[in-house]
Amino acid sequence: MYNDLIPAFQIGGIVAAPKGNMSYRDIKKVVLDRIQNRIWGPDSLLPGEIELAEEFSSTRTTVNRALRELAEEGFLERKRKAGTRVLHSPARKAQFAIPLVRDEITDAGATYRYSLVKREVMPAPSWLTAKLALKPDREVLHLQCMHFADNEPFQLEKRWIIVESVPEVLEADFTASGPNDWLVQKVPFSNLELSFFATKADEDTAGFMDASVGDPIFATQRTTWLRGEPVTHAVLYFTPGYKMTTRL
Amino acid sequence: MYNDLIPAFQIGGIVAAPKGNMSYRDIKKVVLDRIQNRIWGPDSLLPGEIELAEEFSSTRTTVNRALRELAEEGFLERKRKAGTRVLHSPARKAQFAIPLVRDEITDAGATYRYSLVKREVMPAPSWLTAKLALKPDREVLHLQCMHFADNEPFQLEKRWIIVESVPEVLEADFTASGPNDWLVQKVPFSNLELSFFATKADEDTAGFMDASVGDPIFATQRTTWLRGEPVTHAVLYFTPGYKMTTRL
DNA sequence: GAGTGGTCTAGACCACACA
DNA sequence: GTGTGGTCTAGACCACTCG
Repeated sequence: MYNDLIPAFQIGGIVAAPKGNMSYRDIKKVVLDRIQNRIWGPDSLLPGEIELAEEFSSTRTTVNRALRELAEEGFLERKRKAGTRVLHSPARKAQFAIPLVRDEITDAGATYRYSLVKREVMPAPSWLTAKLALKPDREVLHLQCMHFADNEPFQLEKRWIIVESVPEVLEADFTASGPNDWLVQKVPFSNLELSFFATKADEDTAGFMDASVGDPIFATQRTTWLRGEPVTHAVLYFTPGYKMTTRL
Repeated sequence: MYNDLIPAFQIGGIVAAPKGNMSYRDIKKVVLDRIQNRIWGPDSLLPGEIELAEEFSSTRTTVNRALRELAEEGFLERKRKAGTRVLHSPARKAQFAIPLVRDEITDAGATYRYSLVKREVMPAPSWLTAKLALKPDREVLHLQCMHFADNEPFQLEKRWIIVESVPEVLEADFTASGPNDWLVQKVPFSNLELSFFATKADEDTAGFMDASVGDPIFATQRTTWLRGEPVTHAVLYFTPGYKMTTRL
């Protein structure tokens, strides 16, 4: 039954170490299989690295890498002196790439088109001042942009850029390409907060997207800081029916 | 300006390598800072590992670990023979933990309460048969559960479990604790697909949540396989206003 | 073919956490 | 104190991929 999983190391349904030397990948596979088959059940303590190195006729360095990666992936918990334990509920971690919209669209084989909807220099709205803990009366550049996939509306972007943090932004031309492109080029980012939520299309949004007022809209929100200073805040509204998916 | 970032290695605004030996963490910091300050700009080629090891008076092994991790984090691209390049657009990756609902609630300091709403053994609905590529006429256990935080509705869970894949599930008692707990205990998972999307509350959902019909609802969908066999499919509807957040 | 990263080895010292 | 993982070193061979 498990033969397709780890063919080489499978002996009568029990995971056995092969005779030859094993790579850290091999060791990961064997250890993971033992966890999944409850040979090392939840909360149980694994043998020490030295002992495992002997069993796998490998070195501690190699075993260490295997176990370290399994811990990073959320299967194990490692503590000095206490040893390595199997996590009770595998605290798996989902990983998402955060692509540029353009990449997301072209990677899907569609044609990308960009359009600047609105550009406005204004004092920071109070909610933004509060959210980013800005000093009062900061100036921001507010932009609204549409991103199209094969000429269908794909994403509406509402962005606020703190002028004080990147004064050059006032000179930038956003009619041909979006602020994200510019920011990626110009500002080395250092810190990011990312949120996902659902909202409903208001009249304005519905007008831009191919949507009716009240339609549920999947949206993400990104706030970026550079060395502690807030740089930009963006809300991205996706076309109705958009689904973000990942496998692991 | 950058002094608070890497105080020890900062000399007049230019990143310099210190005299003593550096850990792989130190090397990561220096390399990342050089990327962010465009000393090594987008698409540029980094020196080879040996050269860097000399600069940092370290070894290739240590430099290798630093660069490998920066590549995993989406800053660099590494190829044999071609060398190490700075990625043009930092393909940053967002990581989310995938906690059990209970943990999510108790970690937030709230009291968790569970309630089984519906339990039904039924033939697999056709959409599920199609989605999971089931053989025709499989039997599934369908469950609906509510998860409360401080007695406020937090999440509505609709789950389908393929009986053939885990026959014992028919004997399990889900009145006191949820199917997720049981599955985590019982079934070593091997493969997972995770989706996020927005939907709107129908009458049924609105009745369970503290919501009005038509309210936007943030939802996630999880499908789990065990060694290629579909085990369970779940859709989790969050209370209106729920926002999933991560920092990096 | 040749250069780069990928990985393994054998050994050492260190840092933390538990008793 | 003492045992475990965390990390570094110095050297070696291998594998991929570019020219």
